[in-house]
Amino acid sequence: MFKAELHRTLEEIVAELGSTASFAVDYPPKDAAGFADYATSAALAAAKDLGKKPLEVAEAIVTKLDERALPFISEVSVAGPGFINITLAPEVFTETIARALSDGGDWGKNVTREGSRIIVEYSQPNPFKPFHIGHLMSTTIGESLSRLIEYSGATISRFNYHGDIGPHVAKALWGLKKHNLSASNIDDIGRAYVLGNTAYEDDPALKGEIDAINKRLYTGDAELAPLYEEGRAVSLARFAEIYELLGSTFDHVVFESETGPIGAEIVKEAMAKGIFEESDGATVFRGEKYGLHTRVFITSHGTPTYEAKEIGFAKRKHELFPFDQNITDVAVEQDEYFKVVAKAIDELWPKYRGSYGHVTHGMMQLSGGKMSSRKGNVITGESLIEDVMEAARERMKESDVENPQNIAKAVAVAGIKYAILKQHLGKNIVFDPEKSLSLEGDSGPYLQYAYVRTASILRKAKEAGVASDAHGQHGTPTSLERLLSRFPEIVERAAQELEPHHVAQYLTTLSSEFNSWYASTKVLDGTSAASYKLAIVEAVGQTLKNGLWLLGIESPQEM
RNA sequence: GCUGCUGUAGUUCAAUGGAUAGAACAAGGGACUCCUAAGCCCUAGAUGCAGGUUCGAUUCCUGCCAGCGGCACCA
Repeated sequence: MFKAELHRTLEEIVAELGSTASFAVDYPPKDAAGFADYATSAALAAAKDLGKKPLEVAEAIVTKLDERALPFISEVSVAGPGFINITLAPEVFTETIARALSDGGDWGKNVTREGSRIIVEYSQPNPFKPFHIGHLMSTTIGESLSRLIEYSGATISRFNYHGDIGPHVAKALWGLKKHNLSASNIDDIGRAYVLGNTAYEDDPALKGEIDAINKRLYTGDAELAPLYEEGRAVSLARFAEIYELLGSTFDHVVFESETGPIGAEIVKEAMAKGIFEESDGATVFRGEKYGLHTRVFITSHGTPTYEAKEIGFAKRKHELFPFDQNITDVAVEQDEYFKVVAKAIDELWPKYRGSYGHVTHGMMQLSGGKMSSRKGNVITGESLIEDVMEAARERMKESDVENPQNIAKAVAVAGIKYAILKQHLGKNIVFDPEKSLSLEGDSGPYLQYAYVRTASILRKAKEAGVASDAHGQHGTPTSLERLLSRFPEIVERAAQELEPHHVAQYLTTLSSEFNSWYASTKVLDGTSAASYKLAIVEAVGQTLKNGLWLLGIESPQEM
C-alpha cells in the first residue's frame, strides 16, 4: 500500500520540519494534477504551525522527499497554493498487474484485522412474518460487511437470529386458528399475522385471547405445539430458499425461544447488583443514567422482551464463538433501542466492554408511505427479485447465452444488491415499485457487463493462442492502469469504515474507465503489444470479480 | 416536547477540511463494416436557510426549516 507508506514518510518529514499538523494523502481530482497518483495538503496544514508560507513549506517537503528516494515514486511537484503531487513510477503499474494476476482471488486482501475474531449478525427475519425488502437490505449489507472483514484477515462468524416467539407469533397462531388458515402455506401465515394484528389493535377481547396464547407459548403448550412447529418450519424453509438465491450462509442460527430464558435469568440475577430495577411490575433498565431512555426487559406478565432476549443472545454468542468484536446490523428504527441494550451489556460484563457494537442502516421505504408487515402492505424479498428478474429476462432476449435463467437471476440479484450498496449505509432507500430497478448505467449489471467483456476477450485470446504478459511491451501508464493500483487501498478503507459503498463506487469508476479504453483500444490486434494489453484486461477482470465478490454479487461469464 | 439519521443537478447517488463538487438516469446531439451496444463520445444542469470556526467548509460548530425514525411492557 503506497498510500499508507507515503503518509508515514510525509508525517516523518513534517515532524522533522517541526510541525505536528495532521493532514491527508488523497487521490488528486481528475485532470487537476496531470497524471499524479497522490496529492497531499501536508504543506498547507503545516504552514501555519511553522509560520511560513505554504509554498516554502511545500518546497522543503519536496526536497526532503527527494532525499529519501522512495523507489515507487517517479516525480514530485508542487501545484496551486501548495499541494504536493506525487506520481508513481511506471514499474509500479506493471507490478500491480502482475500481482493481480498471480494473487487471483486473494488480490486486494489486507491484514488490518488479522488475528481478530469477529461476529457479524444480520438478516434476522422472523418466522410467521414475511421476509420483506428490509430483510433483503440487511442480508445484502451484512453479507458484504462479512466479506470485507474476512478480506481483512479476521476470522469471522456469520450469525442469524430469528424471533420465533413473542406477540407476533401469538398473533399469527391466533389468526391461523380463528380463520381456519393453513400453517403449511406461507401466504396463509402472512395473512394470519395481519388478521391477528388487526384484532389485537381493534378489539380488547381478542387482544386478551392473543395475550393468553403468547403466555402459553412461553410456558410450553402441547395443544399449540403442532401448529406452531409447522408454521415455524414453513417460514424457515422459505428463508432458506431466499438465502440460496442471495448467496448467504450462516455459521450460527439462534432463536429467541432459546435466548429468552437465558436472558431472563441473567436480568433477574443482575437486579441484585442494581443494574435493573422494578417499575410498575416490569423489570427495566434506566437508560437515562447514560443519556439514553428506559426500556423494559421483562414485562409485568413475566415474559422477556426483545431486550432480555438480546442479553441471552450475547451470552450465547460468547459460548458459540468467543469474539473480540460483535457487529450487529440493524435498521435505523432500532438504533436507539440497541444503544440501550449495548449499555446494559457493558454494565453486565465489564470485561467485554465496548466489544458489542452495531452498525445502523437506513430503511427501505415505499414511495407511497411506510411499509408495515403489521398492516400487510409489504413488498416481499422474492416478489422484488422476481420482478427484476423478469426485466432481466426481457433484456436478454437479444443475446444468445447458454443459461439465460441463471444469468437473469445473477443480474437481478446484482441490480438489487448494488442499489443497496452503492450508497452510504445510513441513508434510506425510497423504493418505487412502479419504476423497476435500473439495469443500466450506474448499476450492478453495468459492472457485470464490464466483467463479461473481459471474460470474452480472454476466451478469444485463448482461441487465438495469445498469452497475457504483465511485463510485455507497453507505453506510458494509462489512467486505467493507475486505477487498478488503488484497489487494495479502497478495500482497506471500506473495511475500516464498514462502508461497502466505497467498493461499489470504485468498481463503477473502474468499469467506466475500462469501457472507454475498450472502445478506443483493440486488444487482440495481432501485434506484439497484445500480450500486455491482455494482461490489463485480465487484471481488470480479476479486480472486478474480487470487488463484486465483496459486494456479494456474482460475475457471470456471459450475459 | 426530547432525541437519532438524512437534506447535493428534474431524479437516484458520490466526494477521508483542499485544486474546476464527480457519476448515472431522464433531456438534447453524435460515432460504429473492429474482441458482447446492459456499451462509447459530446452538450446542458446542483451543495435546504442563516450565522460561526478556518488560509480554505458539501464536510466541523450553533440555530432554523424539511423528510424518515425512536421516546416502557412489539421486534
